Amino acid sequence: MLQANFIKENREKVLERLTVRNFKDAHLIDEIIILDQKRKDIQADSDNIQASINSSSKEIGNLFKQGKKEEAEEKRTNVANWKIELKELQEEADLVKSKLEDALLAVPNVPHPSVPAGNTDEDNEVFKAWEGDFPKLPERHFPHWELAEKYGIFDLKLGVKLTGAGFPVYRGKGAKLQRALIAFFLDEAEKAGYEEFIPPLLVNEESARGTGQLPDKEGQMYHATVDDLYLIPTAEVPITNLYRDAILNEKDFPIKMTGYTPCFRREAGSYGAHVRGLNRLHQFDKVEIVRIEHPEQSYAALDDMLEHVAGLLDKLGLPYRILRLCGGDLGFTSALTFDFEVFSAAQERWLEVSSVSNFETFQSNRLKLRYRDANNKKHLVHTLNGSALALPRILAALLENNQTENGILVPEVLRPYTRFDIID
RNA sequence: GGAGGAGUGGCAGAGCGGUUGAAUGCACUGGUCUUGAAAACCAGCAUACCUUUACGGGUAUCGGGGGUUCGAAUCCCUCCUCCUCCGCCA
Repeated sequence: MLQANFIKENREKVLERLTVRNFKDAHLIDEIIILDQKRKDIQADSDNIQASINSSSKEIGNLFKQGKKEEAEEKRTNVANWKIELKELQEEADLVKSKLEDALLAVPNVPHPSVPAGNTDEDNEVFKAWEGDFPKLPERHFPHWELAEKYGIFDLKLGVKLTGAGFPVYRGKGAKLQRALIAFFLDEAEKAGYEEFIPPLLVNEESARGTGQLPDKEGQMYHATVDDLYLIPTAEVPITNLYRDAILNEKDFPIKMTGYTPCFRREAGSYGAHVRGLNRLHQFDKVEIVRIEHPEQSYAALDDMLEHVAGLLDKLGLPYRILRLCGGDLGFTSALTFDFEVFSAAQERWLEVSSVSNFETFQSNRLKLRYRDANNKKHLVHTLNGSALALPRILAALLENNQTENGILVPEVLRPYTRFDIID
């Protein structure tokens, strides 16, 4: 959520940058400015009335002590009238505030200057293309879902039996490979200075609001209505919320956190070839990295995160490319996002395995997450996060790219974790 | 799940209807003293919003929400959290 003040002071710039993501609602922007002014006016009025009530109350107390009953009674009627007035003002204030909140919630983050205009994923800019070789597959090769069946790596039909579509059951070496990837990613994050967390998988409404899942995107999350809790769609939610309502010192930066969690997404996806196998699931595993940064450092941090994710893919030997998302494809809360896609050789497709974003102050405003500068002034921090990495598509690409006549080869870096070299 | 008790500033801890945004101690910051440090002493030290060029002023906040009252940290209702005991349980 942007700050009303920021919008007011940067009206033209905000409008201009938002056109990059096809947001052109100048009316909404102006409404915010008007509502915010109205809010201030009402508060000034009601503060004045409250001040009168407060001082009268003190006088009434004194008058009673002095036995001046009549004067006291007179003031009491005054106070009663003010209270009626105050109540009306407060009702108006509540209305204005909720309208303002709604309007602010409808405004997406302002894209970074480097974000290209565009409507769909086809307009994304290839920030770093793959210049290496693509895997050479054997004559007879298979997409990962057929390999899964052949080698007993995961079973979607069993998942349907237990739960429903989109809930895979990993088994045998498939389960071990999954566990190996998680451990590998966490170890790499630790080496890069990220502190590991194991957060709750259910969060309350406040947390879901903090990172921007609520309101608006409730359809995306599984909701345990009896207890009013939400299954997390990503570790970003609990981990970023660790710092909700906090005031940091400049020396606390950078804050680097990581965590492995299962992720749950309701999004009733389409069916067909593009979502077959592990391409799109309701439950999947992911290691996430989250950073809380000084505003001046946040873009350097973003670069650092890109490097980290690229390093993981290099070590796994997967061909990948990096995209800079265009305005139309950019998430609502993000100022700048880079997607990583790996090439899955049997499907002959690029699969998104990571999304690394800088939210600038869009989340921290909601989270009330600030820092104190050298002059003791408080400012909002910048928050960032990225997948490092999402497991299913990594697994899909590994299976497809590493298949041989004799089985599927495990990448060198994972062998200490799996303790087997080949799935056959 | 049952029965009790408690939630006050960064921490500890007073206050239990009227200049109490809140005593006191610790911590923290600045100063005096000191060759330096410690100690001692003096001063400052919550958050949010509104207002002011500035100095400053106003309002709200004593777990959250609601109520009683001219006036609530203090009384009432409700929710949350924590502690103790009992039950259940990986």
